[in-house]
This record gives sequence, structure tokens and C-alpha cells, in this order.
Amino acid sequence: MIESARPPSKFLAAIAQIQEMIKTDRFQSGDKIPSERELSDRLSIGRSSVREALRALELLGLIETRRGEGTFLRDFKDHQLVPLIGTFIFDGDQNKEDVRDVKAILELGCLAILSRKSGFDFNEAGDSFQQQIEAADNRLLKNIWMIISDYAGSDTGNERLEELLAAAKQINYSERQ
Amino acid sequence: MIESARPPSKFLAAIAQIQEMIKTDRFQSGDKIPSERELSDRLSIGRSSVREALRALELLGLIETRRGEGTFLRDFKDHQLVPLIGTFIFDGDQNKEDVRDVKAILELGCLAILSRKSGFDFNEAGDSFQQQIEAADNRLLKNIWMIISDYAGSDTGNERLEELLAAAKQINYSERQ
DNA sequence: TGAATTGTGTGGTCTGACCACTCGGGTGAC
DNA sequence: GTCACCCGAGTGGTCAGACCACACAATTCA
Repeated sequence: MIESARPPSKFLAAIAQIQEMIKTDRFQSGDKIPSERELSDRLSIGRSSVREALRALELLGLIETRRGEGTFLRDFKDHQLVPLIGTFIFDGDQNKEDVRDVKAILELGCLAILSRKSGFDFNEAGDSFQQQIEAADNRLLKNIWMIISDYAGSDTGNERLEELLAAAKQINYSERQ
Repeated sequence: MIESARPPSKFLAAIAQIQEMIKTDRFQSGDKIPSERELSDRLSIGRSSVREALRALELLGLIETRRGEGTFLRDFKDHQLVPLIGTFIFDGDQNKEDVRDVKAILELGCLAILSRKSGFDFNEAGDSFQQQIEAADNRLLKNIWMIISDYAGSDTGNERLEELLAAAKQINYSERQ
């Protein structure tokens, strides 16, 4: 018997199953999810592995644990991943540039979407990008932007956006086809 | 005694101390770091807490664990954070329109970056976006784009990009400031 | 009625025990 | 000497059980 393909680690299995559970049981943001012990029972996975999975989810800001109370589903917003990863990732400048660029790209795209909507008036829009992202009404875009923004920190960095915008205006895309 | 300020969780303490240890001992990328049991001893923290800390670091792509061998420091560059987040960013019934839009936004941004680079010739670029993303030389952008592309499927969808591009050209961003 | 107490359930942590795996050193046959 | 084999030590992976600290609700009692 060759029989390769070692089963995936319990840890990963737990993440997947918890994710699945959240989806099928239609948990909403703020809802309490089953306790560690119950998850351990229901998934037939040791509590320590369940805990490791929950830690991962917490790190990603998807859940919040409160001692004595329980574990709760959370909105994407404030994940504390950033300060942690920041100390490692952001000592190289290259990555910081990357993050800022991607952030600017998303904002450029957001503006483009807003501009596409007939009748949208930029002067009406708030001055914080947060509001413009909301106005764009694209949840995926918003999610990604929020994550990236956290990484990028609260820099102003409008110059980068303008730079990209200027570059975009010079693209003659259809020419390439 | 008032004495508030509950001590930080062992889990976080472990992360900090491991991080510190890596720094002071000048571990290099690829080096083997002490075993879980030894860390548990040296830090006077239970192995389970040490493991949770290591999991977090692994999740961030900062270390790599190999069963039977040990735990190794890793080059932070390829952190698999993004693919992991990707599975969560999409909350299931995500509007397909949204996904396509974001994909187009990223591609628009990619073009803008390429266009910004003086001397870049679009005609030289390959016809697949894969190659253009590579040329943009922004790992974060590439990661996100690949995830999105997976979800968006292999649609053609150039019209959406052109649409956005046209919209972008009409933005007078600085006017807003 | 209102304050104090108790009970129950939760996350947080530690410990000891296995398992599965890798690697290197020894052992023996050739 | 050389090579294949085996075995033991070390490592991460997992589990079960035991406490602790805490939050909250029910209960008790003044």
C-alpha cells in the first residue's frame, strides 16, 4: 500500500469546520458561537486543537473571545492582526511600498466606481475615504480596503493615489487588444 | 490594593518573548529555533501556550514547522496570510458583480503601476494578465489578484475593466481636496 | 425590595501522556 | 571498507484531565 496523502492537520480541519458551521448555522456578527468544549465534542477534535483554530480566527479578527463569557463572531473591522504582523513585516521598505500601492489602487478603483454611477457628486461625498468606500457599495472592496488600510497605517498618502490616477489616465487599454 | 492591569495572556507573552529571542539570538532565515519543549522550559510557559504562540507566528508565515524535525525561521516575504484571509473575505453570497469589479480594479491598478514605470511598453507585455501582474512586481497585489481571480472564474470580462478605466479618466481627484 | 451568596458555564493555562515522523548512529552482512 | 538495515532519541501533533479566573444569573437572606 502506498497510501500517501496524510490527512490534513486537526488544526486546519477545525478551522474549516468551524467556518462551515458558522456558514450553515447562519451566525451573525456578534452572535455567540459554541463553547470550546462543545466544539471539541461536536467536531471530535481535542480542545487544544480547537483552541489553536480559534486562536487563528481570533488573530484574523474574525472572532472575539471573552473570558467567562464565550466566543463571539465579529465584524471584520478591528482585527488586531496588524500591530503584530507590523513589527515583523514592515521593517523592510519594499513591503510597505507594496501595501501603500495596493491601498491607492483600491481607492482609485473606488473613485472609478463612484464616477461610473451617473449622478454621483464627489463634492457630496465625505472627505474620509471610509465614507466613499461605503458609497461605492461593494462589500468585497470594502473588506479588502479595510484590511489593507490597517496595514498601511494612518498615513495620508494622497500623492500616491493622485500619481496612480494620473498614470491611469494615460493608459490606452483598448489599443493592446 | 487596587492593582488592576491584568497581566497579558501567556499566549501574547510567548509571542513577544519568542520574537525577542529571535532578535537577540540573531536567528537567520532558515535557522532552527528551539523546540516547543525547550521554549516551554526557558520561558516558563506551558507547552500549549507556546504552541498557540507558534501557531500564530506560523499563520503569519514567520516560522515553519516540520514534524519530526523542528521549527524554522522563515523568510517573511511569502507570507501566506493573504490566501488565508481570502477564504474569509468572501462571505458566501457575495455578489458576483462585486467580485468582478474588484478584479477589474486590481487590474486597472496594475496597469497604472506599469504605466507609471517609465519606459514600460504595453505592447511588450504578454497578453495574459498573469504576466502583467508579475511585471508590476508587487507581491501583495499579485496575491490578492490571484485570489479574486479564482473566485471570479475564468471570465473574459474586459469590458468591465475598460469601463472602469474610462470612468477613472474622468475623475478629477485633486478637485476634491 | 435590595444586597450578598452561590452555582454554573466559560475561556486560560498547565501537565502528562501518547502518536507519527525524521534523522543519525550503530550493527551486521557482504 | 561499504552498504543496507534497524533502532533510539528528539520533535511536532494531539488528546484528556485538571485547575484557575472570571462573568453572569439564580438563589438566599436581611
